Amino acid sequence: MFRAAKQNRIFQDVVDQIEEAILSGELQPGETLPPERDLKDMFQTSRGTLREALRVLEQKGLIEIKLGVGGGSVVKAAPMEQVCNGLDLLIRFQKISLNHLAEFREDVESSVAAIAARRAKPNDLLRLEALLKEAQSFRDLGVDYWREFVDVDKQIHQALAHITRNPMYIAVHQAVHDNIQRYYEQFLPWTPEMLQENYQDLCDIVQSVKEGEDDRARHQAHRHVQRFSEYMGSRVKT
Amino acid sequence: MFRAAKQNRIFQDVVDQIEEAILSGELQPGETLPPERDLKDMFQTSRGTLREALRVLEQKGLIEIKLGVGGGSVVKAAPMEQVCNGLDLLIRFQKISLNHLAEFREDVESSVAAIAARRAKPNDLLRLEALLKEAQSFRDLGVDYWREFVDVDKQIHQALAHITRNPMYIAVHQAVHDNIQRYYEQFLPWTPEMLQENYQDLCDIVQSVKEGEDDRARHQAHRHVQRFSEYMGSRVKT
DNA sequence: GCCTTAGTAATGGTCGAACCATTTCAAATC
DNA sequence: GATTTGAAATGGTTCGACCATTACTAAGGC
Repeated sequence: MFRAAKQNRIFQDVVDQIEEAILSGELQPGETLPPERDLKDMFQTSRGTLREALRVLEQKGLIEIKLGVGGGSVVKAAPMEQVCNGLDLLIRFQKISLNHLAEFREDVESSVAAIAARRAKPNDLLRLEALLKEAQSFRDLGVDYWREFVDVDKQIHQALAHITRNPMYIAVHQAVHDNIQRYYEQFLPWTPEMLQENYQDLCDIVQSVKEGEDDRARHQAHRHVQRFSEYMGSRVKT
Repeated sequence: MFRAAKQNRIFQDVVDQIEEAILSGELQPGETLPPERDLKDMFQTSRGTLREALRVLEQKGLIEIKLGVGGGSVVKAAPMEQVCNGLDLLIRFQKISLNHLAEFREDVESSVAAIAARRAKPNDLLRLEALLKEAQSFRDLGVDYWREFVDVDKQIHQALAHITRNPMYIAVHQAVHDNIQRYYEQFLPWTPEMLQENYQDLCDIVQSVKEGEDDRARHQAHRHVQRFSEYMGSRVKT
């Protein structure tokens, strides 16, 4: 299954081989690798070195290590969180400010909305309208339910990303959204007016998508996200 | 300096403590951590466990481990590459098609050009014009120098990304560009006409940036990238 | 017969001590 | 003064043992 390891840094060679096996599809997501004690024999290395390699793969988001009987290194579906983690680190390292992230998000959401308007199929529209109805009910319940409202809002944006059928947008959108939402929840004080405004925004966007008006959807999404940024603007340092 | 480690996964606790020390500025970039044999005592753990923690931090891009006397774990400046690595992994893992990537790139480059048009300073314009002059000379040298031309093209796009002063765009742009360029070099047969077309595109974009015409820059960049996609379109499967 | 419980084995997590490989630096030698 | 050589520091690797968690199974009690 694997050839013996070499190089100065043996664990790196092990990482490369397993990564290659995963990326090439030789190892399918969900599959479990042999136990450490067997792997160490296959690679003809020590358990410590092998474990360093597994640690790296785990950090890369390619495998998940589970304890106990039947545990082991399970190949994960998609290393999406790696991008999220990377962004998170950059933000905390203060290499990226919220304003930077918000600006980027404005463009991503705009593009997503525009593409969605061009590609939405009947099924997609049904899904969007169902989510819209949900949002409406949470809006009617008032600010006490702003968490639920925000969650639906997130689902609508996610749905739009999926309508593009472009994994690149889905992934980038999710990474940005997850990282920025954390701050929104922390700082934003919701008012009934904001709830109403945002609900109206979502209605407008969905309407434009329904009518295939890509440019209108683009501008509406841009304004929608920009509104969020402005809410935050007065509360967060540049 | 550090407190003793606990938790189920001790190495994770070590990772968290060191990461916290770095992100809080307690450990400055360039600083060298104590040798493994000392750290292991500080954390009251074994060297193997400590090394697993260092492997994770290294993979996260927070430290760099150097060999030999005076070596050790050096705190790195910025884990920017992590976002690139993450995207890179995602692209290879999810087998994102060239068309998906190209579509995404069209929007990124468009946004970058538009923002650059709004933010470019005199210094930036000088840099762009110098690069443009370089591109012109390689164009005049003919198709034998397409590699050099493509390299300048890349530098111009990178320069535009930097003009946005938004690290998000810089990182995403670089990740996308690196991944897509691999295909271009592999498939594209360059002709003098293409060289000329692309040079003209670049001139137009720079001109728009110079005049602060963000919308025009956006559309020109979009068409520029789209042209590449079309070149590829007849050669790569959807 | 079914549920609970205790035990057992598989598997990752940790430990400690030793040795190897690389690098730096200083002392010895020419 | 330049070169060589060797010692020490430091990360890289190995081995063997033991601990902790988990899933499964068999024993026991109702």
